[in-house]
Amino acid sequence: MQRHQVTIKEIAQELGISISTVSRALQNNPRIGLRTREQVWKVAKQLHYVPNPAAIFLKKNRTFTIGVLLPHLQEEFFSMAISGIEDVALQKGYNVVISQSRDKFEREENAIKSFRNSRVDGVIASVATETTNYSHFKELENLGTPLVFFDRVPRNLEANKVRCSITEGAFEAVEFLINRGITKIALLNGPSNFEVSDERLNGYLMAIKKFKLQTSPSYIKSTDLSKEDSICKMEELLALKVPPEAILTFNDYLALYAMQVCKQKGIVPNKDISFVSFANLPMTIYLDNPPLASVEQFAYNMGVKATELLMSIIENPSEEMPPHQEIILGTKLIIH
Amino acid sequence: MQRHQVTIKEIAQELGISISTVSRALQNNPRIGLRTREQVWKVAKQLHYVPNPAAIFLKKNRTFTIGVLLPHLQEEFFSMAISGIEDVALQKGYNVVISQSRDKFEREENAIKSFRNSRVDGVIASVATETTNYSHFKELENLGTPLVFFDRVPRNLEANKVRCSITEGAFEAVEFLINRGITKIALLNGPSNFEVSDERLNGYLMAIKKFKLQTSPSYIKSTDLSKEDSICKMEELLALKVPPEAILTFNDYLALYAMQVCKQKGIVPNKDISFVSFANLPMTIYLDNPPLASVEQFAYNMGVKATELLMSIIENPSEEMPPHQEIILGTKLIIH
DNA sequence: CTGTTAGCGCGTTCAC
DNA sequence: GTGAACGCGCTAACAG
Repeated sequence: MQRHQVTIKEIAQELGISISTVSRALQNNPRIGLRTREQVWKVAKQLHYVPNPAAIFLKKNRTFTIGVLLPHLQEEFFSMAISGIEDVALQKGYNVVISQSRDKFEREENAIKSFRNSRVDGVIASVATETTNYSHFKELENLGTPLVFFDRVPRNLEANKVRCSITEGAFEAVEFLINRGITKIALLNGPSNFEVSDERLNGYLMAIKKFKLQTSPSYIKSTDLSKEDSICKMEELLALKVPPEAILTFNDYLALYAMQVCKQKGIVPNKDISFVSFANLPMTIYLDNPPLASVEQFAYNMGVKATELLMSIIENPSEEMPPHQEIILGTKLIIH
Repeated sequence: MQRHQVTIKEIAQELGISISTVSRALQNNPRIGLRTREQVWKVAKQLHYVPNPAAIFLKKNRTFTIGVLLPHLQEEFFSMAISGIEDVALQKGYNVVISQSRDKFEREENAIKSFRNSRVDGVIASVATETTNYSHFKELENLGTPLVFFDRVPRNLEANKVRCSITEGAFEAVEFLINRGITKIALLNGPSNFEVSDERLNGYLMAIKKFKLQTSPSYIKSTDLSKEDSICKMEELLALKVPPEAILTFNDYLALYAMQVCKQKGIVPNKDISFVSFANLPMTIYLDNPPLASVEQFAYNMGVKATELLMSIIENPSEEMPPHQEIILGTKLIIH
């Protein structure tokens, strides 16, 4: 197993020159004569020479690999984001290693530890629902590994963040419902430890206030994004004395879970109760009755921006970690 | 950037012993006295020592990384398979680097090249629709990197393969339709360069023959799995003088595309025309009107088996590449 | 313009 | 039981 790999040493022997000459020729160092350089390149091609990244790592202390931690690859939002990440990373010559937390704290910790051990040059992360303690991330950064959070960014934590203007999106979404004459609007939100949940809540409350509608704590539900919890909270909403006429959900999946609850109870979604959601996932195109509208979050673009930010930090020549940055992208309400 | 990492050298200095003693102590070499060993471990913990994988690579010629090449992470089948791959790999101490071909030959070639360059210990691949030339895979194997294909395995290529008994699945699916009294059954298949397409065709033909039904070349369509092509081929089916009463599709997505074509033409799916598909993706639970049945392919399990096979080859102590293996998993028709 | 040499972090003889 | 020294493949500082 594992056949022999060609090294610069062999190229040097083949040509009867020294390895450093080969090394420099391969880097197109102008100090090497054109003829030698061409010969070296020719032999390298012939022998299918490929530089050994481990050796380069030892010298440069760079693996040209970034780690990506996300909850579930199966969520279309994340698989789209990965595409953005991959496109930028590959183009810059970096490999991408992926790990799923499955929304478990322990898996997340292990993934980060594994990234540390394998000496990735940087990490992009979207945190698990279970996570409330961020010391594993802090430690990573303290050890000198640049870290960028995206979408599910932790609240109250100084860090590099790429997220989108959820608050505005939520406001627009509620406004859209109000324009359709709906006044009793509930919010089926995500975990309360996510900043992205707060923002939905804030946008929701801003719109309620601005348009002088009413709401109540019983109209505002947090979920852990699981199917079970979503169904449970939706049932609570339906059991209220004055059930809502419309529901704004944390994402498309929650809307679909909630709509299934409605159907089971003989309530027709988007007729008896209107749904508006976040994410605008491509899968909704397969649905006969998707949410009325969804706040597009441009997952691919978010992946791109997060990676660009990470790259700029990694390639920062200074010794010090640059100050944390926060990039906020726009959203867009897509009406179906 | 990139803070200093602890090495065995520092542990040695700290304790005033030599680095080789530290190295051995860390490997629990019995030749090292128990007291020294314990001290070394203690200091290593304190300093958060983690061995440098690149250095180990140079010695052992192993990266403890596997490359996974697949068409689209957004397809639920593949994101589920990845989970199986990840679970096995992590448990065995391997990292997973992922690359998407997006069904483009060129991207696939580049991904394989990148895997070669980064010296992954092995590769798991599912080939792109565009691919008809497999020399990049062959070259990888010739260079000594173990390779396992899964699901979309190339035809007429000696290789390690993990796939499922599609032929039987297709047979069952057609049988299911026949039992419902349907006789005019068409096949909306995948690319003809996939073995998995052939198998669907074979199972289909076997059932047609066994139950003495009729079919014709115009009932059998190949697609490249894209939305456009699927719609086009479906329209051809509907335009036939004797349109089919039921359609067996390559996967769930194709069924959904085809059902959309029907709806546009006022044909009610699963009433006017019945649909049965492959994959049984979780997303179909969100649909009001999913295919009548779908052949479950156990994606997660396929990922697990592929990784186990790869691991067994990687960890094979012999110098020679072991003979190619083919693992065939069962399928199950799931009725919705 | 090119060769020599040291060293990145680690495992591994070979000595003692 | 422990240490010194070499080498994995490569780059870079130092010679010439």
